[in-house]
Amino acid sequence: MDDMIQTKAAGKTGRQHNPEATQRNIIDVAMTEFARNGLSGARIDEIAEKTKTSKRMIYYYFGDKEGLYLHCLEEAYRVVRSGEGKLSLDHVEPVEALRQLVEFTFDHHASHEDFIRMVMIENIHHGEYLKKSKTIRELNRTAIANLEDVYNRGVAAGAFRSGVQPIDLHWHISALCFFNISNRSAFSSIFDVDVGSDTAQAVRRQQVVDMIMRFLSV
Amino acid sequence: MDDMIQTKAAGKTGRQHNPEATQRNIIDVAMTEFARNGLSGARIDEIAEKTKTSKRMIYYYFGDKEGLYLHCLEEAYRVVRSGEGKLSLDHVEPVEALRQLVEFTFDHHASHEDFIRMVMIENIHHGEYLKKSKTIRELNRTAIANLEDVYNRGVAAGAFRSGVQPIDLHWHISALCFFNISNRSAFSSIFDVDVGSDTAQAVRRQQVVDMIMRFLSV
Amino acid sequence: MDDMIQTKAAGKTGRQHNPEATQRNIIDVAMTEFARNGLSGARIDEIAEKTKTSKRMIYYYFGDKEGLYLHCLEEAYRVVRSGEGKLSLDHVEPVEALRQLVEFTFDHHASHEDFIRMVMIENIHHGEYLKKSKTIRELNRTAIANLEDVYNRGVAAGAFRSGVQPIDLHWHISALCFFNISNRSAFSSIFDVDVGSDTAQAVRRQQVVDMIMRFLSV
Amino acid sequence: MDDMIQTKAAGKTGRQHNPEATQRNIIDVAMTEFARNGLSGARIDEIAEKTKTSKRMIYYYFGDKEGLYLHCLEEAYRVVRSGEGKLSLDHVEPVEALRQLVEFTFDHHASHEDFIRMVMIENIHHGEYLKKSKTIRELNRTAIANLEDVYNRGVAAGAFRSGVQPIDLHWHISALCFFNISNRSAFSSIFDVDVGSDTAQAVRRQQVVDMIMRFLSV
DNA sequence: TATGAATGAGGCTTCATTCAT
DNA sequence: AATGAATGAAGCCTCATTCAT
Repeated sequence: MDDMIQTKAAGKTGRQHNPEATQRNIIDVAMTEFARNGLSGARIDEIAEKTKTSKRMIYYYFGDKEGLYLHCLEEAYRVVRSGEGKLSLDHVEPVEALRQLVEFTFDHHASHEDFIRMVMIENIHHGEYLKKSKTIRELNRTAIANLEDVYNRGVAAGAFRSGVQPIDLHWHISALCFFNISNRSAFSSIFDVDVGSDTAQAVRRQQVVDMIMRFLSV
Repeated sequence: MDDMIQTKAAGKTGRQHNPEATQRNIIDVAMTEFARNGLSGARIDEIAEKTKTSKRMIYYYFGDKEGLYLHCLEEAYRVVRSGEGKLSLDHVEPVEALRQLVEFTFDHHASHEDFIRMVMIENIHHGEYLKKSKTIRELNRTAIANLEDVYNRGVAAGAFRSGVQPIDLHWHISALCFFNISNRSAFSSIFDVDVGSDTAQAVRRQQVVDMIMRFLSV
Repeated sequence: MDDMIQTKAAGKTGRQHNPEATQRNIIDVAMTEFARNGLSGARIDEIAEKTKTSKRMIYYYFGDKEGLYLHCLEEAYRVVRSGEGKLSLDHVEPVEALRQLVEFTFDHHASHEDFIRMVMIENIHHGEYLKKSKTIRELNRTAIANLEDVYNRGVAAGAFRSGVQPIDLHWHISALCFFNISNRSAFSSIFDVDVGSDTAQAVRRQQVVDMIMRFLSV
Repeated sequence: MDDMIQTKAAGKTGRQHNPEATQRNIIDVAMTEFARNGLSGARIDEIAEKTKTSKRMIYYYFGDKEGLYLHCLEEAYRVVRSGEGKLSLDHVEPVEALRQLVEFTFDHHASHEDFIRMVMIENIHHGEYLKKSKTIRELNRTAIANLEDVYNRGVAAGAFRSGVQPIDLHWHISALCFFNISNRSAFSSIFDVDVGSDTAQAVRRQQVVDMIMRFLSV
């Protein structure tokens, strides 16, 4: 309740006395900027300007640019992984479950472009900030559990071939869904086709599901 | 006579009057720096220092930082596409040809990490520099021809199912081979596994080939 | 109290937190440099060095070299026009008033060489910065009012011939007073005479007044 | 005759073997650039590019940028003074002669804007290059002779008042005719009027003549 | 908690000029 | 007489960060 009042009071008035809201606002803005421009490309000044607060607060809460970036990275993973957690496949039969999982992953990536771009940027930086974050590693520890369960049930039911490591399976699904977003610009620029249109995406989605299903079929 | 030779070779020290060598040297160095640090992350000063020539010559030949970057990007595509051109599959039967093509692509990407990173960086920049380059679009115009031929022959022979667009097939092969390099760091950081080891790569390679073959099987 | 004054004045050493003083100091220094060397001839580094503050602050307050130049130009006009405002001729009879006005203009130009030089520089730049400045156009809007009043009163009194546009009259006065400063160097260099000596200036001043009076006499 | 052949051969073909033509071409281009952009504003590279020859030749013939500028300055004076020499007033009666001389000066300045701008630039540089040029001083030595003759004849005929120094008279005529071109941009920018229109110029011309005539009338 | 002023280091780029052929 | 390649010095500007209040 106290919480509600706080939240309400923090709304539109100039001076924020709600640290969490301030931090969240900073992270939101910074995420967009980092995702758009990369770590070295993003400008603290520009981030501060688009914020409801001032530059000083960024340093107050996050120490420096890298600290802010790391927090954005963590937030990106938190949002995405928490979204994934909502997918419940426990009572769905394996083949159908896998299809749903792949479709979900495809859609989920497509609707979280900022996350994709943050990961791209991390890859440019050789994953050095990911390595620093215990938070992120913990977030991912359970990410494969779902998939592993579905796969094992499918193998037991004779629907999937055995011998595939869940992490490899995860890898392939990721590759197809991630690349779909990450390399869209370059692909479009080079081949002069719009790979992002609704119909093109529908075809791609079907193919990706198809590919994974065939990959596991006996 | 010694003199003549010296003169022709332009000497080993002092002023070099070999524009092509100078430009190539600059591009080589710059490519490494851009691939490592991105467009905004790379430093002209550092590039110049690692060069056999001076900072001034970078501007003399390439105008500005973006001009240099664009030339590197073009060079990266030129090298990779010219490497691909050496793969001759005309007289190989379709199934075997496709396997070779996928394996080649997998290996080629793995051995051209700088190219992969340049494309990643371009994607961060929304492909805006690729769009500017007529050269690159021309280089890619024929990139799919090989694949299309193999696929069509396979369909004709009853070895592949019909109805797949060559560009989509290219897309999937690219996704799997590209992601293998581009997302290695993040994957390793997150799951604490070494996805780059020889054995891991051998497995992955086999799986990628397998996946594409199954995707096309009737 | 001494302390209070000190605090208010922000102290003499270390970080000054007196934005107006900082800006004024920069403008003062920059004006001198621009007036002496022109827009492209002036050096930001040199301006900064002669300032109590740093090069960075120039950019903080004025954006870039052109912004600084524009502010100097505006300041030059502000100073000169405000000086002119102090000349009150309302209760002086027209002929005497005109003489005073011309003499004042002659002296005022002579004592504001930096202003003259800034206008010369602007003319070299085709007046493009003047065009940009709303401030300056507003400052000049009332510059002719005084003159117009005197002239009209003189015509009404039968002391001046009618049919001369105030702006043309202003033009001629300006020409004679402006040229006196602006072209002194070239004139001296060419004819090897010192046109700036006190006696030479006294003669010139008398002639200029004479010329304008005769120009308007019936 | 040899000369004629040379001249003819030097025409449009790439390689010029006509030093004088090359130098003239350089001076023509440089004059325009200096007049437009000032000494520090003009770019040797740009001048060279607009030339039929190369940058090296500029240094070959003129030593350095300042040398080139000085030659342009001298050329500007040479052209203008030689134009003035064509005005012959020996057999015209003094009042009419003075009118013609003023009108000619007014028109001559108006049609030699580059000259005006070169003088403006020199004034910005405190006439230091003019001082260096013996050529220019010699060119000007006779510039006042014409005027002096007319004035003296007028005084002798009782048409002009006595007591005016020819150099002062020259000064006033110059002021009015020079300012008409030199300060046109600033005047237009400030007062938002087109002082360069044909009708405006006709009025101004008449007024300038009028002013000088009245100044000398008994 | 919050802010505008201030900073030093370093970034990109341009200039007039010279060299080797 | 002519040229393209090369250069060092110096120019303008931007960055992440900190201070004083």
